[in-house]
Amino acid sequence: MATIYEVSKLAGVSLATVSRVINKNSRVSDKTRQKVENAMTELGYRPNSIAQSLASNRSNSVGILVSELHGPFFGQMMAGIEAELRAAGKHVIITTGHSEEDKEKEGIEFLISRNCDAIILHVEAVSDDYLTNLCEGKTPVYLMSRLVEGLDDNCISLNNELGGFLATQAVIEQGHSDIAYIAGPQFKADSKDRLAGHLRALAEHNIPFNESLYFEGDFKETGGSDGLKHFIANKKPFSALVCANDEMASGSITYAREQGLSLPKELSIIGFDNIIFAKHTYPKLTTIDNPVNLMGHMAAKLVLKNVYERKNISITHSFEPTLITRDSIHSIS
Amino acid sequence: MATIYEVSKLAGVSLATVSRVINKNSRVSDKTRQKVENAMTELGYRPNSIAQSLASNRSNSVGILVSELHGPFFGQMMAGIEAELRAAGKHVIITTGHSEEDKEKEGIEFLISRNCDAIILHVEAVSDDYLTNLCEGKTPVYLMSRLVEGLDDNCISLNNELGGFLATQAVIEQGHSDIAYIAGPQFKADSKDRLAGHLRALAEHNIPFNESLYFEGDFKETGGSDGLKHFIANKKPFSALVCANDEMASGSITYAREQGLSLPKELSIIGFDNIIFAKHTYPKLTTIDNPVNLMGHMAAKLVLKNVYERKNISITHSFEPTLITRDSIHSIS
DNA sequence: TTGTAGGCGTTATCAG
DNA sequence: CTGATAACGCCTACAA
Repeated sequence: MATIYEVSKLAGVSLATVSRVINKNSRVSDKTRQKVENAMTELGYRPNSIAQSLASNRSNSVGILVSELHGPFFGQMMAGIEAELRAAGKHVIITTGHSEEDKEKEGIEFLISRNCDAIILHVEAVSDDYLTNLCEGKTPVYLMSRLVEGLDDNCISLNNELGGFLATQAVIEQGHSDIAYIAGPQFKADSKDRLAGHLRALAEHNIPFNESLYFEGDFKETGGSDGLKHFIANKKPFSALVCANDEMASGSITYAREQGLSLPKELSIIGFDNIIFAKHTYPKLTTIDNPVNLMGHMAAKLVLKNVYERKNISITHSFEPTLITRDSIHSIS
Repeated sequence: MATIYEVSKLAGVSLATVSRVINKNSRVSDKTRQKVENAMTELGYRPNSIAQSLASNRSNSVGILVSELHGPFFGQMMAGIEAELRAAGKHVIITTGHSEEDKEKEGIEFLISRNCDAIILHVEAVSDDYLTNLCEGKTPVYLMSRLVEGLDDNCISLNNELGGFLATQAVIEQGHSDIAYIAGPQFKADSKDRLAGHLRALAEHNIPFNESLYFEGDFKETGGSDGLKHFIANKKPFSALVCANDEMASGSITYAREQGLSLPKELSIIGFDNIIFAKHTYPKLTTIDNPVNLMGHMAAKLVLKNVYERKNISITHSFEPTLITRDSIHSIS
């Protein structure tokens, strides 16, 4: 591979000048610029990004930590981030935390040791204190789908409480009052907030919360089936089921059908996230839209603005969920 | 951040010695090793990976190009690759090609210019010739889910022809002989091979191929619904529908239901890939398992073995699909 | 086993 | 506007 040195020799200029035309910032006369550019194409020169990084103390890479690489939720998120960053010539280094504290920390260490210019995290197991402390470090840290007090400017989050409220309200408005709820793991902030929204909707409609219609799931299909099984075993009647995410809703739909329930007539179900498959369940799942893809774009814009000093980018830190009405809620007016 | 120089000073040894203990290869006496390690922890030293890369001409990063970051298929694939590589201390740089020739080429250029030690590609639009030529280059190239003649050693592929055969055979064995087929985009090698398998199954059972029961879809839900709509409009009767992937199968299930068909009684459907959601459609989708996650692991092992010179790794280049029987095929014996 | 010194390919700070 | 030249932090013969 040709180096900057060979280019400078062929063009008959100094290293510094070549560097200048590469980086387009400082002024170079048109004539010399031409000479240099000709030399570059002639040699098929391509800057060595590693050397650039070392000298400039910029790796032009941003680290991303997600819980899982698979799964519709993270896919959308990564797609948003990558598209935005890639267009800016930055690249993404992706790793996983599997929602476990140790692995999340290890992943973060890994990204930092990789000299990322910034890291975007979707962490669930790690504490707020840890994150606050992490933000003191040299590497800028941005948080997805999580709002940590005092770090507001580094967070891109969804109003999960509102989403939780909307979901339960949607079901109440169709006449339901015996409402079961399958929550996500309560160590996750999202899950807690969604539950809080559920409780508020209940309260605002004077429906008492019933412990036996509550189940903590795992955000996966199994959580949905286990939860529904639990409720059915409980014998306490209910006509609607609110799930804290679509995967669990899907799991409970499958299980409900295995139990011979006719959906949505005998059981109304609502999910959360609006993952791509939600419109292909049967009945089509009514759910709460979670604009993760947009949020991914926004997180990327945030680092573009703060870390790479792009101007004229306006940032939205908080996103609002919306109700997506499909066929899985039965009206019992 | 502390540098190797400061460590060497604190430990009272030379730069070279510190470097040696970092890289664990060449021999260092236990005593000096201790001194150095103490100094490192005392300073909280962490090697600068950029500088290491520049000096050693190794970036310890491998580039991955997938069509999309979202989607169950690529998720599983990336998860496999990342898990394996991460465990080896390597990191992955991920970018997308969107199944378009220009974007795929651009993505590849991007990864190469990032000094990846190797790249793992899942490309669909780019030609075999281009790939053959690419492999002449300095950066080692590995191909996922694609078999290019002459590049066999760099490919990890699925026997798609067999898969296509298995799918159609499964349906034939249940007594079907009027079989519609929704193919994937025929510029993709996978799609072609799956179709070839379908044709072979038909031929082996003396079922003539009927042009009006063939439709080329897009591998997405819309392909499934569009295809089924097309067949229904055609009026040519059929009792089974073979889809070249699960997304299309899912789309056609949804559309079938919208048309009031009772599944699987009035229409048997089989998919391909066994994506995670396949078991949550209704009826549960019978499909062909595509071990992408395993294949991802294997691709990573291949680069570990060839590029990072790990020994004792045995490689399987070709994977076999298997039939996953669920509930979407009705027997009309 | 350990140390010395040159180099990896750029950027950046000075002069000129 | 252009050219020397010193970093950047580490690796690796080559010597000792």
